[in-house]
Amino acid sequence: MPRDEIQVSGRVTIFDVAEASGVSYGTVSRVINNEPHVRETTRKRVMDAIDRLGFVINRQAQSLARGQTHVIGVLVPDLGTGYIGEIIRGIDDELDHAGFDLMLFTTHRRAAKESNYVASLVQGVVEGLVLVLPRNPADYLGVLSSRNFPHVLVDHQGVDTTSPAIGTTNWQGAFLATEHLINLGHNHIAFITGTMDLGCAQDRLDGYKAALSMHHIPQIPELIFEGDFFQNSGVAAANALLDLAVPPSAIFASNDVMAMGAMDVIRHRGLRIPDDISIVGFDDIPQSAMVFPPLTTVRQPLEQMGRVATQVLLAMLKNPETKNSRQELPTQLVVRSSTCNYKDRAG
Amino acid sequence: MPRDEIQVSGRVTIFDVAEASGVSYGTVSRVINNEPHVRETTRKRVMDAIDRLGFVINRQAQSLARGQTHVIGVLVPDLGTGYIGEIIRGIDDELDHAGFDLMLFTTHRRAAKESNYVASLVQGVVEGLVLVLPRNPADYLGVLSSRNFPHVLVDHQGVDTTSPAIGTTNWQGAFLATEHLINLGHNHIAFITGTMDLGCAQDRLDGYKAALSMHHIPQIPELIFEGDFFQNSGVAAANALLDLAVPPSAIFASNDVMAMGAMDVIRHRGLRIPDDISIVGFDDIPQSAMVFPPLTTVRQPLEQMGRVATQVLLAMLKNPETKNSRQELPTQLVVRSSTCNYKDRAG
DNA sequence: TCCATTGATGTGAGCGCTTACAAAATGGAG
DNA sequence: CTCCATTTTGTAAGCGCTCACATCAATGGA
Repeated sequence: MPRDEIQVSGRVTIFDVAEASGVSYGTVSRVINNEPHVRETTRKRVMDAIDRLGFVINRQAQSLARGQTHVIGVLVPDLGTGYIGEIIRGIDDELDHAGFDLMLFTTHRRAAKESNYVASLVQGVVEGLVLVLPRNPADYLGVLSSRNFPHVLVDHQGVDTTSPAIGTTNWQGAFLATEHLINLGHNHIAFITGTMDLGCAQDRLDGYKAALSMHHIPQIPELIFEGDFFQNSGVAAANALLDLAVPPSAIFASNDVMAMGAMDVIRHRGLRIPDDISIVGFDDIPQSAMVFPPLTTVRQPLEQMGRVATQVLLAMLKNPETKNSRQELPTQLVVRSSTCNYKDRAG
Repeated sequence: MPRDEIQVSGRVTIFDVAEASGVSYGTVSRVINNEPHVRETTRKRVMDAIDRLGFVINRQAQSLARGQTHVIGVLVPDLGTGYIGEIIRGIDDELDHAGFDLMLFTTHRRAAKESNYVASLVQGVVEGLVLVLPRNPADYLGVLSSRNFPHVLVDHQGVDTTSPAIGTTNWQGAFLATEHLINLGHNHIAFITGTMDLGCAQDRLDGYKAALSMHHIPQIPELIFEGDFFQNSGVAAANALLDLAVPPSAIFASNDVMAMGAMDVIRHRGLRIPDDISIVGFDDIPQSAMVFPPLTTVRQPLEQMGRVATQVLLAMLKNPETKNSRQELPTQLVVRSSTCNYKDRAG
């Protein structure tokens, strides 16, 4: 009687298929897995039964028996800005090609959760872990490494040295952006840093400084404002910078979000971008092209990062001996309309 | 010798723990699951062994034995804009509280994949499905419903009538926004529609029309431009609208992204927002507050939608008899700086 | 002191699948 | 027709866990 219910929740097993097609369950398994030694007629008969019964394999059981889940965990802080969404797009796509599923874990910036997740995920359902923008990696990277659990970091070149990691050429990007400003004739260029405990923030600052000294422009401490990657710190920075006795003619922010914060302030003060002051960001998040004026920024190949990270992880899974790879993907200066020649400025 | 490898991949089983603590595997299972009938001293002994051995339960096996996975699938088209990120935030948080994991599936707007996923996911690892902004639900909603597979739609009030769904009061939001413009003295208000095969697009258009007729303002067909929710259609719309013999004094776009496209055009034509023309969007995506000028828009309670959808799904899981619930969450007009009084306009 | 309870623990079977390995069927060659 | 080498198919065991049931220990009342 509960014939109908058979459909309800994966109740159709290989045994049912076996019975329906008059073969043993072993043969059904062979058919499912496309193994060679099955007579063509038999294969067809089994296939028919599968269709007829609506059989779908139970991945749990398969995973248990095989000892592998084909699920990769992705640990991200948040999904708000689209920044991480882009990275996930790359991860997801690559995973899809490889026949893996993606389990998403968000920490919402609650550090405790990061460690929690990692600790309990490590064994069981997830075969590998992509850690995007990890905040407190020190807590668990040790565990991961010592247990030899496959994982890869994205966009974090911090203290840790042992884990494979995918980053971008932050230094170079910052250098290029600063040089762009210099080439436009600016020589009083402010810089808004990111959260300085992050390696990328440090690198960007260094790139800025390097470009300055390369062009024999003195570093002025007052022009460097410590931000935290959030919009509000861009606001605070711009306010402070604009209040300077000699305000900068250009501001380079360590990310787009802070740059947008700064743009707000500038406009509220009745100044024009880029006429009165040029602005450069970093990241090239989707909305950077949409703001007004479209933001000149340094593009990070977000999707690409996710893609490469996944490839590295998958390679490790396939061959545990794979050397830890730490890669830096190239950043790229995207010139839009928030920067202009110093001599053109209206003020 | 491979003592070390025991750590490598979840090799520590309840049997190891049982042996190490001198009890039976059944007792270990009891301890793990916090079941009552275990002597306190025994429980402690087992716990110690668990810690010592670094035992972590194998969810696959547990799922298989229990017949439930505690994994919910979330099917989304993309993660680009942050719009969906917000929804996921709500889903994720709610799932987290309930002890469920979240498996993410993206279709990247490839319709075929949607059906694929749904077909094979239905059985096996995922216990329920949250379908966010489904594009071609007709393909598989039938399967889902007939198999009685727990699922809920988010932000799609289309043709289908049988599945539980969470939406927002699109009509009302559009009505309010239009009325806002009318109250500001505008009576030549353009409207950019969304993809008209989506229920929400239809509702928004209806809300716009209703507000107009409520205030005895004639509907002018030329002022209604059919868009597709992408930025480019906002650009096209604005161009067409501005070329009209009598261009509108205000434009209401069916989503923020199109509104931004329109803003671009307006500025490129040397017009000012809102002085020359007012703009209203819909959604209140994160970047809407960041553009210049900050966009007046209709807020959809994105995170809340995810949250409610998840609650509904979880309720269905707990009690399969749960009545299909279709809810509409309230939208809210967010007045920022892209709209102003008609009489104040400069032009 | 003895038995009935109740609480604590051990055991067997089974979740749905894979994966050896064994058994049976097939098909040339001799 | 045999016989042996190949396919092809069947079967047992096991992946790591849960759950129902059986068993055993401890307790308290008569």
